[in-house]
Amino acid sequence: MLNITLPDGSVRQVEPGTTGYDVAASISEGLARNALAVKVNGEIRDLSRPLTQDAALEILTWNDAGGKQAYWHSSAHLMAEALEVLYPGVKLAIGPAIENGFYYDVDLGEGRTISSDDFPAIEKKMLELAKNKSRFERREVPKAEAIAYFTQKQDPYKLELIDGLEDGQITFYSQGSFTDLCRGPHIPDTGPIKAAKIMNVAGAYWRGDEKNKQLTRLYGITFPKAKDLTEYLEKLEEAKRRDHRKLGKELELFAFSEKVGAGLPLWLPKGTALRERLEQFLRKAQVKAGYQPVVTPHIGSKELYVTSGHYEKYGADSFQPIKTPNPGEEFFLKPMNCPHHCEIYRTKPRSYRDLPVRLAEFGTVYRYEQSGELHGLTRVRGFTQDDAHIFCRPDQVIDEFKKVIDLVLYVFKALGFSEFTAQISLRDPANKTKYIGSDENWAISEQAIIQAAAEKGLTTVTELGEAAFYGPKLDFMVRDALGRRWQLGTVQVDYNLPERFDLEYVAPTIPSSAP
RNA sequence: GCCGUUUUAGCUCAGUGGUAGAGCACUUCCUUGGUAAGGAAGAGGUCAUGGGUUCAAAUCCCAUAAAUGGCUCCA
Repeated sequence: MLNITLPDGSVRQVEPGTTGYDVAASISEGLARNALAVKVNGEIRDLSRPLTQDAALEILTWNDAGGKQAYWHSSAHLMAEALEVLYPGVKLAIGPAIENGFYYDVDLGEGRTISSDDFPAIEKKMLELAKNKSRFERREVPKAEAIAYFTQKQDPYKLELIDGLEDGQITFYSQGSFTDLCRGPHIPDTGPIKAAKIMNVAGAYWRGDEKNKQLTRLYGITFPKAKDLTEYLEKLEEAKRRDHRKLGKELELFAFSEKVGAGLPLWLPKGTALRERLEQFLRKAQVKAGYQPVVTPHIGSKELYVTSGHYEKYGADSFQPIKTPNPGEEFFLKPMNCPHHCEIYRTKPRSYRDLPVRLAEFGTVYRYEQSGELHGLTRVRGFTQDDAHIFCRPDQVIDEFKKVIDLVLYVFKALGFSEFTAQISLRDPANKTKYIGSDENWAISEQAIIQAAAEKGLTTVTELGEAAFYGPKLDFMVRDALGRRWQLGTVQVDYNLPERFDLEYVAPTIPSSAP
């Protein structure tokens, strides 16, 4: 007999081979009816998978994130099935569940496109197929057979995926006449999918690499009740009404002009009043926290950025230098304030007693963001950072870092940002060439951030490969009205700039707090 | 930068080959003691820009720009 521990702590004894569904049914008929998947020792699985050992078990329904995940992932398969019917020969890449719904990346083949006019037909076909209540059948497949299947189906994307999988780890899922390479898990059958909406279509690179072929990504969402879909769509409409771009125009806060240039906002009188009020509030908080306000120019000589390393990293992809009547003299619009602040630090000898030196500036910076990236006021080519640099001794790093976290949290609270994610952004250990600086300093910096965040009791997520090229960060991510995530604050540790700028007293450290 | 979509009056949009339309806003006048009030008249548009096809283009084609949904990027 197996011991199955339920979320309430009770333990049930079941025969090996009992499925998650059996357990749900033994608890209540309603639970069995609503069960979508099961979580076994933290891993989400099909309800139909037999239990083989003692486990902590949780029945997942629509009310669980994991249940929705299985449901939407299954919906992605359903959409793929509909696409195969409507667009014969379509090649499928990947189709995961996402926060709100799912998507599937597909290759329609030369000359074929999908537009929003085609959505209703796809939705209709999905619901039609869902009504069959086709079971999602899981099957373990030997690698050779998997290759044979997709070779016959002429699906290069699945073959590439299989190539990266180990024999014995490959599973297929089938529902109706549709079979897909898939790790799962899935809901028992397509029956619970009662409402479907294709949300939009967009391009997406195969495997997220812009050198690869661009596929068609179809976003969709499904619900167990038609009413849920209606409510979801209403919520989206409501969010659109709160979009800062719409409000900015209606309330006359800011505007853009093609003549001024893309991504270069014009602050209108009302917006400026708002902005100045915010600056006053922030400045007050900074002064109280021991920061000294400074002001630096909007441009800096090329030398400055060669020294900082930004020229090498971004020089070619950013605004190009400003020339002067003096041959060879070049200035850059400043893309960040750090180098300027380093030079302020250098203006006089610093005693260890002077540290930490905290410099703060509302520094306007200019970055040549890719044209496709511009977005309202959240991604622009000219913007003002609430930026500060702290020059401190190694033994002060953790403490200073914690103080910056306090300041960020204070500001977030005052401004009503109650929902945010603290993200520890570390370097990608598999791709060290993207970064500068020694392994040792990276290790120290990363450890400092992890420790400081832990000591402040922050709930964090850790992302590899999200660090800046010169150092790890603690990023504060917030959501806009449309649910999109943006980095609003960032605290960074940088051992490189002090070395590059020969800053003395002892190797200082620079965290920075950006907008 | 890449893929898709969009760009018509101040705003939100309709108009799909034959000399520009609506609602709101605006101007003037009238009505009305009341908080998105009613009526009348009126002004406002190189239909993003530049080419092309055509007897004729807002409408079809190409290029450019900007916006937008994603992707990639984000010092």
